[in-house]
Amino acid sequence: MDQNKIPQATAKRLPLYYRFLNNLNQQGKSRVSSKELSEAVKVDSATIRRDFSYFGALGKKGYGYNVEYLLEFFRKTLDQDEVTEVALIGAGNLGTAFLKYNFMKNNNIVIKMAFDASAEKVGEDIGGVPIYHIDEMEERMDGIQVAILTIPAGETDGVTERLVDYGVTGILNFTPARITVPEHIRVHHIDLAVELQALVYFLKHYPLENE
Amino acid sequence: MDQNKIPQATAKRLPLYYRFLNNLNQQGKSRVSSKELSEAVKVDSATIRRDFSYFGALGKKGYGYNVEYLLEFFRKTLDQDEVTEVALIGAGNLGTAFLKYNFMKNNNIVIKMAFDASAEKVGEDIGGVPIYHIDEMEERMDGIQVAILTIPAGETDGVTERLVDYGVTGILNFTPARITVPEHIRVHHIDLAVELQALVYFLKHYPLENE
DNA sequence: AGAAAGTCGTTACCCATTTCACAATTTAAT
DNA sequence: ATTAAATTGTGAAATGGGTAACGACTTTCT
Repeated sequence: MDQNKIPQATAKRLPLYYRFLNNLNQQGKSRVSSKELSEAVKVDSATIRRDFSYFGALGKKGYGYNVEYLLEFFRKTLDQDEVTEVALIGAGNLGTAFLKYNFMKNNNIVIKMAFDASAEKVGEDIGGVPIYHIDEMEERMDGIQVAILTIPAGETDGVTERLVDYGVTGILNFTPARITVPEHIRVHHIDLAVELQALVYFLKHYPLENE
Repeated sequence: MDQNKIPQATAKRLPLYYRFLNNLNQQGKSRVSSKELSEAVKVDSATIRRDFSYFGALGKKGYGYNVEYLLEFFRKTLDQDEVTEVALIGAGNLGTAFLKYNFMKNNNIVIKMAFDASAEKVGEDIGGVPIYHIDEMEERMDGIQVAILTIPAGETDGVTERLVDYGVTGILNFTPARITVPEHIRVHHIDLAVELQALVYFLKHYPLENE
């Protein structure tokens, strides 16, 4: 709310930095330079310094950055003290992959519940997350603001409409459908087919460059 | 090879356009305007016209675009007549989601084989794709240039090195690790935790805007 | 036929992001 | 104590992408 000047491109890299700093810390490293960081996360070192500088002068000239200090700073900045609860809609293979991933450790996010239309799955418990029938979605959501959409393409529009009516503020959409939502709801699309085809296209047309 | 001036941002949208045009065609629509297209794929109509214009004047003023013509044109441009074969490494939940997805219909890409380290999975057949043991990777790959990496984080570096030595030219990396490869190999990263955390971060810090 | 409406392709501008390059500062070495 | 090496933070320039607006042309309407 108060860091409104941070570029979106920077914000997208923060989780990456955070995770890597965590690794360093666990390895016992107490100091790191933008150059080292750059090699590890594959982001230009000037970009890293610029990214950090939006938060103030976090480093020391001639020295680099103190890992622990940086971690502590980002932990606060990324609102890591407050756990974010999300719901997963669609417990197929892709959904199950999410359920088994532990977002708590580095991201302080937890998938609180999942919904599915298949009677076999309802009642199950994958990765410690209970699965309810999708008909119970609205009554069970109980204040959750974010949904991960991993359902078949055909059901997308109907479910989206229900999520909007219910009142989510963010949707991570893994279906190929481009969903329509009111302006105040944020949607991020991740389209596996598009990602794969884009890679193939780049290989054929830009054979030697890097992204 | 010859379309080297096409911006990467445009190239990433092409698969999206292509898929939607296919839908239109199947619905029997023979004509479409950039405005209609815009509403369906959620891309500004001026951007669409600009994107198309990189390939020449494909439309007609006052009329719009001929769906069939556009499809035929993109089919050639996206090299859709030549099937691209890819290999999938890691047949866990995420990998299985890929195996069950049919990339042939819209993308002319086929997952030819999968590899996994688990003895139970080897010999199985998911979505018509055979699963081999990962030790047989190099001997089985047989000319395949593109790999989808859906293995646990810990195994990433070792497998990547083997893929590089074998000679892939492109990797779609779903592991959280940022892999190191020679410059001539293209890697696209899709990091589920980063995507989720970025969405959450945006919701908290940029509550009303759109991406 | 003539007028009105629709739509493209493109020019000109805008904005966000990346990167270069260097002064300032600190650390490390001799 | 001096010098050399390392490294940040940032001003300025470069890159890349998006969009408003409009002339030109086509279609549709009356």
